[in-house]
Amino acid sequence: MFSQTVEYALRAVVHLAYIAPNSCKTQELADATQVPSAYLSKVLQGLVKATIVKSQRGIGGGVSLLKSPSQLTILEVVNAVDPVPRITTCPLGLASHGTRLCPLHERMDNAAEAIEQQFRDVTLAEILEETSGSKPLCEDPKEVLTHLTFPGMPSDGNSPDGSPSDGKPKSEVD
Amino acid sequence: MFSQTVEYALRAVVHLAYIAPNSCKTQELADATQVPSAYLSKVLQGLVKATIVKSQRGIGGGVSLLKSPSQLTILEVVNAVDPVPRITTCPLGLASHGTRLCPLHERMDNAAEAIEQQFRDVTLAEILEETSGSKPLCEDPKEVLTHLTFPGMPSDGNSPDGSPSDGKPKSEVD
DNA sequence: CACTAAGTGGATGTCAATGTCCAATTAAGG
DNA sequence: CCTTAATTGGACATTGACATCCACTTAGTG
Repeated sequence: MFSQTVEYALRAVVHLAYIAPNSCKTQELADATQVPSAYLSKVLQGLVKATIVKSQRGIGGGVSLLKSPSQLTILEVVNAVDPVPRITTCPLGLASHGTRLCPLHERMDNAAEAIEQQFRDVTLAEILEETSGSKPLCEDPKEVLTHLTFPGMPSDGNSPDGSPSDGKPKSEVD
Repeated sequence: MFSQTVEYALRAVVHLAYIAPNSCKTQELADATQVPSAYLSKVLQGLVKATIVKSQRGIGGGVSLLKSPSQLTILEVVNAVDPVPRITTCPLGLASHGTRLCPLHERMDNAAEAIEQQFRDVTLAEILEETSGSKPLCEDPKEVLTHLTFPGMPSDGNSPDGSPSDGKPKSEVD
């Protein structure tokens, strides 16, 4: 239903928001999220293009979130790497269905719309804040950081935190 | 989002219900629905296994619906050929997420569930009856048959209609 | 029983999604 | 300026979904 690419992209942004909000090397991200690192770098490029994350080359470089988790929806991430394919024209090319889809394809597109809606309704922040189940991607709840600041966050300018790879708590991801 | 296989299977059952309720050769079905006939025969085998359609070899053979359109949901057809993949276990294999998914994967599975729900809610009959838009799969509304009988229909035993390929009204499908 | 019309099953081919590898580029630090 | 650390971009490999082909089986008809 959802591509690997989408799964990987979501793991990445969740990990960035949850564990490594300042910056994270692609390799660390890959280890933590169990994504092939070479492929992850491709996926991340999609997120960079969509200005969801920014990347920095060289020593001390890595990737980091550009938006506050409360301002970032799942749908934005999905659309950045592998948009939900909506049915806008008749798959059979029937001219008479140009203006309005036939009942079958209308229903199918309704389902696609339902997916979009589900994703539009969920922000990264909601995922981070959920306390009812296990922690996102993480094996051990103890490793969790809380009360972090993000570039786009209210009540705080971009924190000029120079130290990129903070003391990472050997995050094992899920 | 949805596989070609699902698209093809749905086209097939809609055409069977709408145009050729008694019986239809796979070649005719393929032409009408613009599906590669050799591949359609594979897809149909899935529907046969799921007892959604039955097939008959030899002269006068073909495939036909086993259920009344009002008793057949989109979901049944989808599940027969390419089930909606639900997320039941942690994709990262984290032991601590065994009993309950983490917030991320819970949301993703919610989306999959939403799809299932959409499909569960729609019967073939609803698609056939919809009058607001264009006719399902068909270019020309004039070609539509109405008031047909099906094996599982109430108030009617299985009609022993011997003539399989009825006078087909050169159905051009969408 | 022979002939023809249909579906069935298996082997095979094709292509886009996924995944790998490596040289080039960029940035920091001495 | 040189070395090291990191992303970027492009070429290449792998895999599974999609599709094709054909020999076999089944069924009706004369």
